[in-house]
Amino acid sequence: MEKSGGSSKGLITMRYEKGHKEATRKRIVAVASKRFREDGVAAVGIAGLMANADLTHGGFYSHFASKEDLVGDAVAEALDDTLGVLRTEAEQRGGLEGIIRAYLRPAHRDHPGEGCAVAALAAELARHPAATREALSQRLPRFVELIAEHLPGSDAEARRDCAVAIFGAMVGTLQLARLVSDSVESDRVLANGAVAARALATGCQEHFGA
Amino acid sequence: MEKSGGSSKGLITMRYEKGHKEATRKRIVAVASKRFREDGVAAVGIAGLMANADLTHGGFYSHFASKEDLVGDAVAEALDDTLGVLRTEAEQRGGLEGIIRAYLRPAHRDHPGEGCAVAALAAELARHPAATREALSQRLPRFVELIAEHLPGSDAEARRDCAVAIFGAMVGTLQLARLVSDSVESDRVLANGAVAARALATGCQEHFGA
DNA sequence: TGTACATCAGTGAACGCGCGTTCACTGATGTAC
DNA sequence: TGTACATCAGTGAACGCGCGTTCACTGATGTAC
Repeated sequence: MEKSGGSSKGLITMRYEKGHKEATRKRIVAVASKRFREDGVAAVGIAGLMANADLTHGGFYSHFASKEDLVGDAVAEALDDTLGVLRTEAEQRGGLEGIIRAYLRPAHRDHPGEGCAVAALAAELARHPAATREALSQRLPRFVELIAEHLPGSDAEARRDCAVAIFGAMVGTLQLARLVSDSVESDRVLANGAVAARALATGCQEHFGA
Repeated sequence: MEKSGGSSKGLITMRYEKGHKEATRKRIVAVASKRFREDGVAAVGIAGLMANADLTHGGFYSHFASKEDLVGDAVAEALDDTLGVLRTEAEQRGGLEGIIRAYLRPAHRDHPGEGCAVAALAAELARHPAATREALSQRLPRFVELIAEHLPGSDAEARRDCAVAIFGAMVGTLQLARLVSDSVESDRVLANGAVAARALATGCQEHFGA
């Protein structure tokens, strides 16, 4: 993939090489995905977003039909990223324990832009159109399944129910930790959430079994 | 407190009776408290808010220094209301069980405007100025204490830690329930959250004790 | 008793601003002849 | 080889709109003389 040079075949010195537009689109989505999680969807404007991607705002609508259209894509990417991270943590570290530590670690609290979109945007997305929420609706079960896979016991339904509760507990705990300004206290909120998640996992069949 | 009549002493036929302005202010705060929880702070404008309170927008700044000023008051009122409701539920019904049922009931999920401001606004408020978050910071410990009061065991610190985890679990569960569009599934999310909260309460000393 | 004035909650026009969105344009390309 | 043209990602001025905020004003009151 030469950057510049001769003009044989014309592809190398093309102003926009093949796949350029798709790459630009992905760059916009990546920037949006981060900024929406950091500042909320409503607080992020198209012009600023495009500037973050080293573009001017006018070109936005050759990539997306509307801001709402971008929101769906950005949320989808954010959730897929988080799912990937959690899956990796579960595989490389100790199963559910890896997920819990990754989700409730102080770095996740401190960098919402790289973190879980559910914790960052749940309440706001609940007020967006159904078409936008679809990106989230499709992926919520994957979070639940990922957790359920690593729960003990033979009753799959109990594992699923327990996984929902654990995920809810982690989401709420992370949000509480972000609201507490004192860092020592906030760390403790995270630690308590982790203890709770482990306790729920251990008692999965006992509490959620039929 | 006559509404109209003679003019002896002049107070009765005053255009604005004593306490009128304070009553108007309270009306604005009450409307804001509800609408912020329903639609988010960013999505609610001053003009619409004042119209909801049967006023025109111009008078807003004789009551509040800024929109941000109102946000603090509205959040404080919302939290105090919710604290009062949960306290009553705990006293009149069965302690923690009353709190869990009140917090995770479908009506709470379906009417965020009358519900917990933490669940409705946590992520958004985390991005507001520290002065605004102060209203929330002061009240979070009261939620924790209220729950801790109704937990079993002699270790007060364990009860506090457990209460934080239970509150986080309830907040996150309510938000997940609001994201799930299918009502049967959403009801199940709430039920699972309640099971989890009870399980955490029962194992309070075991899991959070020193 | 009657007139002039201070008070003050609420009104509504107006302010600058940033939003999402549109559109005529730019300029570097490959293709046609 | 040289000229004319189509393509198209990205540009930037402009659109109407609603935002938070300001301010001169209204009108009903109580008070002063």
